[in-house]
Amino acid sequence: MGDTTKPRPRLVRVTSFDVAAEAGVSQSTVSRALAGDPVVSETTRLRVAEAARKLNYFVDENAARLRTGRTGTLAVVVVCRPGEDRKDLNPFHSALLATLCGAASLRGYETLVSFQDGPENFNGRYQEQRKADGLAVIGTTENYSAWDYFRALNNEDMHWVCWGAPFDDVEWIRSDNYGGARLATRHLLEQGCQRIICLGSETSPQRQFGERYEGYAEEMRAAGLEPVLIPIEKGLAREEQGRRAVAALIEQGTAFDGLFAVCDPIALGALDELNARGLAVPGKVALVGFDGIRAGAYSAPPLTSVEPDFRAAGEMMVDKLIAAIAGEPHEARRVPVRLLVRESSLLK
Amino acid sequence: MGDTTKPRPRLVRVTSFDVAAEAGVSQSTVSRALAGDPVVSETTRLRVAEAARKLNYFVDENAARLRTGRTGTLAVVVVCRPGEDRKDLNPFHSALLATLCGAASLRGYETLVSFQDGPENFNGRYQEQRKADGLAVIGTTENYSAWDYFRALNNEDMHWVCWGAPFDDVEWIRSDNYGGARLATRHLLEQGCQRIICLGSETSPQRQFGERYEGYAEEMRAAGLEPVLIPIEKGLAREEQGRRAVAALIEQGTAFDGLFAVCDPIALGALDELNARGLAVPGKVALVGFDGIRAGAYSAPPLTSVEPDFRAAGEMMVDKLIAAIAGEPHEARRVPVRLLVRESSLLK
DNA sequence: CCTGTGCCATCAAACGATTGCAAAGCCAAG
DNA sequence: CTTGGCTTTGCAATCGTTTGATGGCACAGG
Repeated sequence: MGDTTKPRPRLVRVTSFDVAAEAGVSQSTVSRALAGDPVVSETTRLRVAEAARKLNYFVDENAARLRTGRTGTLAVVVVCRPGEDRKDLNPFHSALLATLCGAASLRGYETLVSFQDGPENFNGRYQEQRKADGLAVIGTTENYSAWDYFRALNNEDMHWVCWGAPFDDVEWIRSDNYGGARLATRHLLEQGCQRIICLGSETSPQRQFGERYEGYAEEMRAAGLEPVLIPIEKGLAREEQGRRAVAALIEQGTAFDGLFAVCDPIALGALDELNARGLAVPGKVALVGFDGIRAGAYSAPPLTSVEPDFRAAGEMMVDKLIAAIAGEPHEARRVPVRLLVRESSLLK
Repeated sequence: MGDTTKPRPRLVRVTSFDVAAEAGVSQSTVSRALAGDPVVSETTRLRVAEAARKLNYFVDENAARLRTGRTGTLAVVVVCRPGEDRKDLNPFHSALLATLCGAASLRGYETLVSFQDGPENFNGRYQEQRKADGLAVIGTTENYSAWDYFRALNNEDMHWVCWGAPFDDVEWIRSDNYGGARLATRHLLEQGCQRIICLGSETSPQRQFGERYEGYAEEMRAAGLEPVLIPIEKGLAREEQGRRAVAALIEQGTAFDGLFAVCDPIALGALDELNARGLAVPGKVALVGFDGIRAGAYSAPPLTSVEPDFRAAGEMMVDKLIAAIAGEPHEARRVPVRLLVRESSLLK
């Protein structure tokens, strides 16, 4: 709890008793009036509100929480890749974080945000400590075992939701990966591509990449073409994975005129490698990524990508969490996506 | 406070009394033992810890906070441009947010994060409601009056720090704007540029841009050259400001071979416009930005920029806040910067 | 044998709200 | 005038800690 040495020099603190005295009512009436309880009359409510304003009174949330057992707070944990520099946080995750906080705020919840670097110092005991009513986990699952801790939170008293779906037995929200991948692949086909390669994997930790590959493969087969996967190497930064995949592809001599990368950082790495090797994008190769991150707008050429509805993503996670807290069912799981056509895919 | 309807179905809650019974000591001893109070003997401490673990006990932070008046929490407010899409949060701010949360966590503090879109629904009464011990404000000051609310928080009981410095009478942390701008300008000079133009303003809301212009101007004069400022237009997105500034510059016919943009998004917009007009970067024009955002690594060519030490930025803000809470002085204000040389400035 | 001194552990009083229940006030009906 | 019902307010218990004051115990010194 931060500074544990000296007790914070507590000056006068205005309590509901002071407000009660000022307004000429009892303390319990103050509480009810300020909480908007319809049992107090309009006239006293106004008198109380006026007194509270005059005394600059605010409810002590700790006392209220202690009494009610509710915190009005959601904890958000962003799982980082171990050793990752904080400023290089995956832009998809930082965008999601922002929409998550916004959605929570709109529904009257605060957000307690933390980052989890590795398995040590587990940041997830928010509900046990009564700091939050629920927990949303976003971020990577690569090389990281603390997900098991979160997973262990599954019991009747705990509420948590995650982005992606590392396991079967958890509540999750994720993009319409399958549909988005089909969209991307069809777009490449419509651009006239004949040999489209997928850079990714069939079995990513959160299975999102796998779903994207599936969508791609399905759409290819529907067009009578053979899907081809160039697997990314584990444990590298995404950009590097993209570069290596392109290098591998070229070195193995497979002809190609279209690339579908399962996420934007991989696409950007691939783009870099293609540029370095003099393969013009989109002149000779059309390229599409996935996630719609902001940096894609600045690349040369700007990157076509499948963009999830970020706002919906934040809202769905928060709504699912609130439903869980209230003990109600909540079915929505898939965030809608759209194709964000920029230049990298416009084969001429 | 979120759901106010039904009281959360409270199952059994393990309290310190239960732990006391299990360990065969009094409740107050449990409290002291778990708090690490040196007055309890090592043997009882162990017995208590074991009992707590066995019963899966965790301290109810609300009760603790109510009692102590300390929350161990810092509130962080990110001020957005009104109407700005959350996913397009300025990457500098999202990087700063992440380092801020990380630094707080390392010092034992939680972070309560919120976003402030406009002047309505002011998100700053954290200390009054005892939800946090201090407040860090980052983000833009453009078109936004709620800063006055934060400013009004200046009194002996409130603690807050902001990034930048919209006003004189507040505690702030900011980059070494002056030094960074000199660094950037000197670098352009060393590349052989003779006519370096600054895209920015002399009087930005947080004065950061002003300081950057000063540094540029000073370095120019030191080299016997005349500083030239192309002012950005207010109220536009940064990229657009960059594009327009370049357009204005070209249309007014001033010759130039180097550009110093006071922030990266402006630089990226400028780069876009230069590319569109066939002015090769860095072939004909060398370009340097400021802030070291991630997207700069993906632009074509990658953007040279002045990068603040993000980690230090987060740490300094948190340390200043913690010092304020403890009533101690804290002098540090300037975050060191370094020149991140990429290709956009390497005039050949 | 009494007293002083450490050391540990306990007692009990806060902290400041929410909320079930009782009671007061008021008015109309009997 | 009494009674009953309705609305509004007050009383007091409660949430689960932290922490100052107090007390018991053992041991050493006088």
